[in-house]
Amino acid sequence: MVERSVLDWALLGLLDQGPQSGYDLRRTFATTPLVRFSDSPGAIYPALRRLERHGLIEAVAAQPAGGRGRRPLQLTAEGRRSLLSWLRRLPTRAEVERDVETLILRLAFMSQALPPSSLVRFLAAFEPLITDHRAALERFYAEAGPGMPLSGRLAFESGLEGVRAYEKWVKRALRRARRTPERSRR
Amino acid sequence: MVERSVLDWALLGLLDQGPQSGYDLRRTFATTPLVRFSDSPGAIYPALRRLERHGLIEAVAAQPAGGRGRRPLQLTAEGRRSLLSWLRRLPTRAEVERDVETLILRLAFMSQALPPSSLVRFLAAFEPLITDHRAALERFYAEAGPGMPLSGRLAFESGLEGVRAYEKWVKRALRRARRTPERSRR
DNA sequence: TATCCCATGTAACGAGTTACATGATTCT
DNA sequence: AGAATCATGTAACTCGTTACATGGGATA
Repeated sequence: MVERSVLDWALLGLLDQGPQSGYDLRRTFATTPLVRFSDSPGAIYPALRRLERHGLIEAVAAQPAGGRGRRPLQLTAEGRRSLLSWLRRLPTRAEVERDVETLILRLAFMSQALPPSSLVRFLAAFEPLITDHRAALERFYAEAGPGMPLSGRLAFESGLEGVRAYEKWVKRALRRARRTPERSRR
Repeated sequence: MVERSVLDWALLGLLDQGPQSGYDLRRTFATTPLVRFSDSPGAIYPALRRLERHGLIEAVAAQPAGGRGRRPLQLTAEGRRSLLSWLRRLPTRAEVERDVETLILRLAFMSQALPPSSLVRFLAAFEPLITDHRAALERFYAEAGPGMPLSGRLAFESGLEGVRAYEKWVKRALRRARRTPERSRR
């Protein structure tokens, strides 16, 4: 199981929605809020080159003229296999503690590629981990908090509130995913 | 106003609490939850070297023997000036949209170096920005949400819930900071 | 003295940033 | 034809990662 950068997975996930050019992907990054990827060409084009070199994506068709211009890309069979195996990974403790954003990215692309049961499985694995994490933070804060300066306490509380928000969201999302019938969903 | 990496500011902020060795700083990163900095020597020692070369920190005293061993570091006058000017920066729209974590880091070190009024000023500037941001996300979601697949909606909602949690926290923190008397605080 | 942990350092590598370059297409 | 925009590409630089190296002090 090859490790790839988060940007790589984001590009693969977007290309799984259909063939797109590098420019299309840049536009998506530039216009979608809550997406933290840079839309700079110096990030995206080299990443696409890498994925192409590794055989995960390919140009959709040979351009007739030799010039530049739009160059739509699509997943190869191996690229899709790789994406799917990434999407199927269940949340780990380490990810919940240090990298929730990547976890959410994985979730974002899930419905378009995997059956609803995968979403449920993912969230069901997520839930106890985030609950434990929140509880651990609260224990830490109960002990260390009183000794911290006001702004330090506020800073810690902001992080704690963020984790609590995630926890509530996971529980709600799990209920919703379970309720949603296996068919009818897009 | 020189731009530094977030790690640099974190190190300066920690050293502002008193002289510490690189190893002490590594321990802090390794044992404090919610702190995303790596405790790897390959990150910290080069960063400390950089700060020392730039004249922001210095070894606390010349070691007698020529060997290795602990090497406590402290802020120089210029280092402290630099830290203070960073801490005094007010939140910007761009930071609120893409880099709240750095904003929170700045806040975390504030009480130890600046008067309580600075904390209030910081939070008072933060509040309208995060409120606007949350509202913009809601507008975007009202338009784009219905066309998204279930997991995509869930992912967006998790981000939105996170921003809402920050917004509530900022409002509460601002009330608390205003209520706290100018004296008595640590 | 052998072994472990404390403590600092470095080298190779990967990946993102900024800034610039270049060609194609569309609009006026 | 000129300007703006679409679209891709590259080079220099910075920084963090992993993995390894080194040396001192404490303990068995």
